[in-house]
Amino acid sequence: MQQSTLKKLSAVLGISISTVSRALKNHPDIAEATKAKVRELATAMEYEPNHNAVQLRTRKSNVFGILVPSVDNFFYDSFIAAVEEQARLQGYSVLIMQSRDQLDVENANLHLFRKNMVSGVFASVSIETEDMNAFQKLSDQKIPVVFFDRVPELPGYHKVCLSDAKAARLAAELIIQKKKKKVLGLFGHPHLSITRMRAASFRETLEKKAPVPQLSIDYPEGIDKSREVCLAALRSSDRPDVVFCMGDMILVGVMQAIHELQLKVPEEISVISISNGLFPTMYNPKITYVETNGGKLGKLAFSQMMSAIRHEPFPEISYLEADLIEGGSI
Amino acid sequence: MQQSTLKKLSAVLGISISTVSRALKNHPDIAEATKAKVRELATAMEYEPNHNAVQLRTRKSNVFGILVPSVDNFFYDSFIAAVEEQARLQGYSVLIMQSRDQLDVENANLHLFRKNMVSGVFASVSIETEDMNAFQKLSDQKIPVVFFDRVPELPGYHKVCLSDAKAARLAAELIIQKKKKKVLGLFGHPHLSITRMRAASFRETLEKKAPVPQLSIDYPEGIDKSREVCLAALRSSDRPDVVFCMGDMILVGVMQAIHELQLKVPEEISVISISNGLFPTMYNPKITYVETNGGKLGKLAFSQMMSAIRHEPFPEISYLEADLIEGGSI
DNA sequence: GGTGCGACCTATAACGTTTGCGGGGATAAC
DNA sequence: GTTATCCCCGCAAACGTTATAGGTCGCACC
Repeated sequence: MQQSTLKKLSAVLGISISTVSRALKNHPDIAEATKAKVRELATAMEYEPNHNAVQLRTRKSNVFGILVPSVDNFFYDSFIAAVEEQARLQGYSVLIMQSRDQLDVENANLHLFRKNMVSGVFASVSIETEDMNAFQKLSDQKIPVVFFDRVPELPGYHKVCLSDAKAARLAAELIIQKKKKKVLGLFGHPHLSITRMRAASFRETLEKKAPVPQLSIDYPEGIDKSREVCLAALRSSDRPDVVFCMGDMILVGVMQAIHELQLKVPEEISVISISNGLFPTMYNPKITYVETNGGKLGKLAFSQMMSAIRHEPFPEISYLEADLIEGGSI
Repeated sequence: MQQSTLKKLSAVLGISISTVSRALKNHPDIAEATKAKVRELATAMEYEPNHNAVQLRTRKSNVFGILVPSVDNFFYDSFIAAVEEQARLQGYSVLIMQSRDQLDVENANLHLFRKNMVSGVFASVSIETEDMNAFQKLSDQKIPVVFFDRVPELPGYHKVCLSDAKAARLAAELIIQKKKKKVLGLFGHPHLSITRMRAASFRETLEKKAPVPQLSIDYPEGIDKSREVCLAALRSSDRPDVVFCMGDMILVGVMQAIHELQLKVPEEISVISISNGLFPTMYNPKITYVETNGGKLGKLAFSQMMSAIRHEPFPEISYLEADLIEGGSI
């Protein structure tokens, strides 16, 4: 047995295709009696409208695109999971693409989104992204775009962000409060606004409020690089007494370095991180961190998207609050 | 400017739509000169065939469905990432759905796959899955299904698996070799074949080869449950001298328990795990584990899928080798 | 000058929907 | 009995492709 179609339903009932179509859409032109009959048969024959035909006809797809640098990452995962769930509840599907932080892949993906006529796009831009042309094309086609996490710094785009400045500030303030003297701050790729905002806020807080802030900052990439940078710092003559990690992967590298040197946390070295939640709880003692919750961000982004689709007004930027979760690492 | 279509191209060139269509497909009926002109204009006007129209016409979609219990999980992530990448290289897209281990959601998702006329489905079944009817429906529609990780135990389905038996055996053998006396084995949901195979092989290896195997087995679910179970065992009068963890989440729970009791690894308690790779390296000392690589499994699954699509013969089950990665935890 | 053939192109009918418009029949109004 | 008014419903044309089944032309052949 093949898919059942409007045509087949209409043949069985002896009424026209258009009547069947309208009946299923609860069109006022159709008599209640016929609607009932149609609906009954439709469920009996397991009728499902053909997506492609509908989209071809109506030129809209009920599919959202999500563009992330990489999908194997706790933060993006929880974001995606949240969006996907919300979307499903509202009858949408989700198309996930990875830019792998390469501009050409990113553009190819955005192109695919256009081709598939997605109803909207959630995007976290790649490291290489310089201009917004590719995204602009989407907007030109009235496809709403909501940026998250890694967002463009220009105005005119909708974005949902962790409050990066606040997250970094919270960490810095705790460092001050704990009277740490020499700080090593490790951040991600300096090209990303998220990095710049966190770094700026972190530095500013320390420099303004701390009595004797000795701060060095680096931008390692990935676990291994973070491990090396941290190892070098910890081996130097006057090693830092606290390390701040901008994200989970950096934290993992830092902890590997600390383990390698068999340093005691927090007695010999303190650690504080920004994280999505799981990793800091894996260490002993648990790492004190500022939480950035991908799932919550996903829900926020989705609600913004729905506002955009319904043409309701909503703020250009929304922030998600940041909370400090105390472990025992500082 | 809207999408350019065959019709527009044909209008500009003054030739018929069908000629344009065939020219772009390199049909032998079309003169080389015309082909050249058409191709030129097509790239100039950025022509892209309309997905929906093509699919409506040809009844195939070039989209693969991936069904996993949950997307925020390192193992599935790397699997998905691998499949997605391969798919993209071959001009396919990927539709990802989460069953959240609920049967109704799983069925709804499979239904969506059918509706979207996916070219194939990769599936890791949910805990609740009892029968294969929903999957059978796909096969009936000639949609190939490749199961991975959590696979049905019945014959007649294509599946790619980690060699679960071997992975568990490797761990058990190391335990024997290290002359451990009292073993605590922690496994996942007993309803899943992956769990049963690992547990059976683990138990069998220990019982057959070990001189004095004292083995207790439990099936905790999630981090917290694992932590509790492990905590209870470690507090008992004759505590185990080694804990085996079937997966990453169990490992995290176990390590939390060990940290809580401030036990020294491996002096006071040994740990060994099956893992996708990252987590065991986060501890100090690093955890010894048998590697199960989601990325490799993804590639394997994809190649099986392509064979199925091309109607090439391929084995019903393929296994991915398991390797022991030594840490210092046993 | 038919006939046949190859090379090239077009017309047309689908695929399954949605939708503007028009029409038939019944009832009410005059 | 004619006209207006509703309420239902059907016709047919799209949406952008692909595929089948023709054309049309020029040229060679006996």
